[in-house]
Amino acid sequence: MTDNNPKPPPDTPDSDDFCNQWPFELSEYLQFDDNQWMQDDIPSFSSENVSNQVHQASNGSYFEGSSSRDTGERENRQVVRERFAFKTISEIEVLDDGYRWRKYGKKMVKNNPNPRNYYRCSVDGCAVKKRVERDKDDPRCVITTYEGNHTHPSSS
DNA sequence: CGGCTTTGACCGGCGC
DNA sequence: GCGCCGGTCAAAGCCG
Repeated sequence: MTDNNPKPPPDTPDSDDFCNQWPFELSEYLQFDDNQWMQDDIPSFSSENVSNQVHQASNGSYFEGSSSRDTGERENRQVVRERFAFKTISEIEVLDDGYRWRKYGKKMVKNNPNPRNYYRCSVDGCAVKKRVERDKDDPRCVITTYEGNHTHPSSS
């Protein structure tokens, strides 16, 4: 971190900054409603019309506080997890965003002929998780879902 | 040699 | 109570 290393991850909810740092083309932003993304709500959603127009991705921050049970939890760790989902046009799923990711699982979800890959930050102490999945309607698009925020400088 | 990838199996939660 | 689904971990193998 010899300088203000550009952190593309959702560490900064600033859409302007985020878009500026993101070296990829965001085709559409996904809004997760409880557990589903309302991409159908996007009227201008056209596979062919998706130019290099960058939309602001939706980021949700919620407090994950574990209620102190009778077990005697001396500390209720309130972890602020940030969820970040967006669709990107890329032939490669593993987009090098400056961090190292270690694949820890692959699963084939229904409603999607493509498998879903689970990545995790290789840095110890960083509990950031990443979920990569191909769009079933647009195999050329990749849906990337970030969960958590890095607590360490980019390795790149 | 170290680190990472891969596949399968396991587990928990939820729904019916 | 059972089935389904998603998510995670582990061991082995491979590559650089």
